[in-house]
Amino acid sequence: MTDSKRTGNGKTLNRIYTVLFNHFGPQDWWPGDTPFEVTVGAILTQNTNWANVEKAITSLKSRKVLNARALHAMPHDRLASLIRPAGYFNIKAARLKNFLAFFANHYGGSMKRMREAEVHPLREGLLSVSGIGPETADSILLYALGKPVFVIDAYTKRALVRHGVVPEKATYHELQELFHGALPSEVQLFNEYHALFVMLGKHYCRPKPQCSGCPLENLPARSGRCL
DNA sequence: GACCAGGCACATC
DNA sequence: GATGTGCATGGT
Repeated sequence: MTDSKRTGNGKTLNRIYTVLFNHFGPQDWWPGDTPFEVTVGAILTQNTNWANVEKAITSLKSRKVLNARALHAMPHDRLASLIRPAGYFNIKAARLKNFLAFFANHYGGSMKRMREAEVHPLREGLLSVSGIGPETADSILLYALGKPVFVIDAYTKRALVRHGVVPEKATYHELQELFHGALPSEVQLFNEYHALFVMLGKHYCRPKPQCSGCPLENLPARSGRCL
């Protein structure tokens, strides 16, 4: 896939980025005051609207427990009740606990230490935590730790499938390799690009598409119109 | 009331 | 390996 800068994929992905950036402008993701807050948000936002996640984050902040030590010591039921607005509160409380145990055991509860780790073993470590899958792990790596890892989500895949860039059966890994091979490995670019796909998915490339006015509507044939 | 939202684990075939 | 299901609140 390293040749893709010279093939249609590289051009197409660069073109899409330019069009989306010109349409939506800089996104300045991820909302969050600290890397730890971003990490908690990454787990809480699984299959959940961000507005509901913010309520849960605010709930934790207002009680001054948005830190690894306090959350690690907190009983499950208490944590679940505080993150209730984010939905799936029992399962997410367990997932946060799983991450906090991993975080304490491997990095002494220090985001600085985690950030200093090598990307690949760190990613494998995160994926070994029950409740952290590829998207959540990569969101933590990119947005909390500043690692050049492209985040694939449902919006990204849906848009690329609809515009004929990848087949429906493309896997997470295949999509990620596509971006890694086609784009320079820059944190800021990966950050903006993923956020722009989310904007596209929210406004146009929805489950029931609203193609009129879509910024990708008039791309060349390679990406084409929404299928 | 139906649909959707910045997924993942687990069971079953 | 592919597919189905549970998890759950809150906005549109």
